[in-house]
Amino acid sequence: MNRNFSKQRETILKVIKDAEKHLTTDDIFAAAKKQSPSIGIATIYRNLQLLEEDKQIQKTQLDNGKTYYEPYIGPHHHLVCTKCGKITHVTEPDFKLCVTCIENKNQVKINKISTTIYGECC
Amino acid sequence: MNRNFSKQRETILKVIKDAEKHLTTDDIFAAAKKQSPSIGIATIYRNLQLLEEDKQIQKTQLDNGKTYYEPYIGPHHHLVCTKCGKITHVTEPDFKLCVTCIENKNQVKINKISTTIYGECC
DNA sequence: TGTTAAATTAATATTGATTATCAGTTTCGA
DNA sequence: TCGAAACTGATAATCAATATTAATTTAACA
Repeated sequence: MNRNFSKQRETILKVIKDAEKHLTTDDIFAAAKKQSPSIGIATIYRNLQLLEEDKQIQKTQLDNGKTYYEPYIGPHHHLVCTKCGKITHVTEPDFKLCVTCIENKNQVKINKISTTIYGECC
Repeated sequence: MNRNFSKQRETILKVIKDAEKHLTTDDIFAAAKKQSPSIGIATIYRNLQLLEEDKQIQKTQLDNGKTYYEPYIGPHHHLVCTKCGKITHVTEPDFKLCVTCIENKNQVKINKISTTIYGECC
């Protein structure tokens, strides 16, 4: 599908790029409303999908069921504080797994690895 | 809360223990209905919680939002086929991360690590 | 064994997040 | 500028999970 330029989509993208933390759908809805007061929730969901397809933003669904969005930065993993809820990133080399070991042993072609680490940071 | 013996709870536990794969809530509801045709969905959810508290079963919420149950075996990780949906387990040493590295660098006390690996097995 | 309070049940209403539908509006290339 | 495709906001529909409630079952104990 070809994209048209839409003010609402730009607003949503800006909200996510300007945020210094992971945002929920509600966070995005609230922030977008300040720019476009008449924006509807359906427009939020629709554009989050489109922006994700275009690799402009990235969706993270933690295993507690909550969904967060952040600007696209490629594959990485999350560390979530179970007390204050703060979400930070975990990168190599702290996190390491033998992809080829798993591929060989299980006869699979791995295409995505998703890890969430829970702990207390405060 | 003290537990009473309940036929329904035993049925649900048996369903999960007898299954040779990860079950969704609907799978469990359907299977339990064969034993106790009058069982309600609320009873399923309530007992899944209780059985999980008692460490008799284990809940896995994949990052696509789907929830699965299996008999309790302690911490482990999952490999999901994106084609056939088959779920298998991934164990050390194929999967390894430096818990203390992450703890020191981020000043956290880690209490849970959840990883889902996606690939094609067929 | 009979009584009784606590635990459990099935049915149903409610919630919360997300998706589908739809009629009207906007965008943009020919 | 015209028209098809993309997009919008409102709202209905869906889906998983939780809360409520009145009736039933369990098990401790008199």
